[in-house]
Amino acid sequence: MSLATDGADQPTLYKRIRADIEKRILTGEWPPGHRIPFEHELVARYGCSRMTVNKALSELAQADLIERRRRAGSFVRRPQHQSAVLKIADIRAEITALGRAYGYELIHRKLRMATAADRDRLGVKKAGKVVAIACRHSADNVPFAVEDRLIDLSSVPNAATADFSREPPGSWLLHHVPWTEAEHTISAIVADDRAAQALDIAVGAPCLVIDRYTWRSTRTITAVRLLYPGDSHRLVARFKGG
Amino acid sequence: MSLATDGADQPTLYKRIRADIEKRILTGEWPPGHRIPFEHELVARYGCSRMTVNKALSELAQADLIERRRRAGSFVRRPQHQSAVLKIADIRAEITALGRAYGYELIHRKLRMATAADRDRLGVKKAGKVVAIACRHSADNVPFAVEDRLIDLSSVPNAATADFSREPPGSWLLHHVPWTEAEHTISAIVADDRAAQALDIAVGAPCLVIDRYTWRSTRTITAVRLLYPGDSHRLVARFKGG
DNA sequence: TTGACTTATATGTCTAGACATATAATCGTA
DNA sequence: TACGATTATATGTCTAGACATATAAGTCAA
Repeated sequence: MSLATDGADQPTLYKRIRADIEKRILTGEWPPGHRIPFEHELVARYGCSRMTVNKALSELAQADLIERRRRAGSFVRRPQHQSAVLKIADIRAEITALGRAYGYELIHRKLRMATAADRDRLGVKKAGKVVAIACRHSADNVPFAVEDRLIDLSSVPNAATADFSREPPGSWLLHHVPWTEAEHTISAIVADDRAAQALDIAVGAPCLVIDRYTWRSTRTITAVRLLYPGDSHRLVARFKGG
Repeated sequence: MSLATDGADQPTLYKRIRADIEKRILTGEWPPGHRIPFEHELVARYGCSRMTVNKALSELAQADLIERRRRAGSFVRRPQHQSAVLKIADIRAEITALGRAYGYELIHRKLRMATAADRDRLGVKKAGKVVAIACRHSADNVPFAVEDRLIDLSSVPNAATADFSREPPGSWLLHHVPWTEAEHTISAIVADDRAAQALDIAVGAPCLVIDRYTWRSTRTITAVRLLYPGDSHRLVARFKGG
């Protein structure tokens, strides 16, 4: 009776523990400051030795996802460096992490057969149904970003019935659909009338545009364009290199 | 006979092992590709158990300083696994990779004692010499980006005599100074008179701004601000996730 | 109430083993 | 010589303990 008595060909145990915790952090289920279970609790939950749990937590600490304090426990860190956009695909979690009040507003939602433009945007060939969503995120009641999203229903059928009037599609997807790869394209534009009104900024003000495509294996899941006020928003990304 | 029988109040053993190896890598004593001692050799050298050595090496692997290969050993990594966004670390390489003709023009170079503003920008306290550089990169004779850079000479003394009229400072640094960490801040602005003229775009056109700070261990190496035409330049970053 | 002392506890580090697994190297064969 | 099978070996993961240490929390006296 050691580790791999279950049928599935899971990754190793400590990686599974790490991934479990990481997921809860990245989805915002365990927000910054949250105390994650003690090592001995995880030992009991996963039925392994303390060293295994310790290895998982140590790696999370090395990655700056959690902070460990003797006698107190381990706590989810505020993602101070990691770019919210580059690592966390959830704006709600991003705003919450900044300690600000998150606001969400669905502007538009439509279920339709993919148009040629939709297929082009998603990078798929076959026609199928898609959900098109426009919404707005705000922090402390100030517009934070507007989102324009397309979800491929052939990859994510459940999205057809999800209630995006209450939950932002990014958060919903993160909770319901595991992704394996994402590509971000960052550019700058000046606000046109529509953008200016949506973000409550002046026409001609600079905006950051982030286009993100997300896949699971080779299937496109979603394509989203996020528009941020460029002078009040910054993407910060910190890397280690050699 | 456990661990702390020596007089000095050293950090823990695995940290010492890790620091020893890290030092040899960062100083270039063990160049990229070099095979570092096998675990059992380090066990013998440090007189500890394999798990202790393994912990040190695992952390170095997690930090991407070394690569571990079963049966073969552990090897110093080449310093260019950059996370996509970092490809802009060398604009010359970026433009060349696009199959376009690279052009470089030194606008300004000055060696001076660090002003208060310089120290602030570099995040250092002590006064020392710096090199301030302004230059322009072009692709197929079209302005591609303007660069405004500060190099800390106390970290990189050689930069004082480097010929930046021929080689772009980014390329020079990449070849001469190993870095351990970099932080990028991306924002959007609209072009003012000066920027518009330098980039040959209209006043009021959107620009991407990338501020990058680079360290080796805790020493600041350089701070650079890059200004790109926002509508013609895009940053692309691709990630793997779960 | 406040400050000093004590205690309980979660993490930090370490050991001396074990078996798993990928793969470089070797050997044998067509 | 070329290729397929075998073997040796370094890393990957894990265990069931141990003692160290920082510190939150509780205790008690001024």
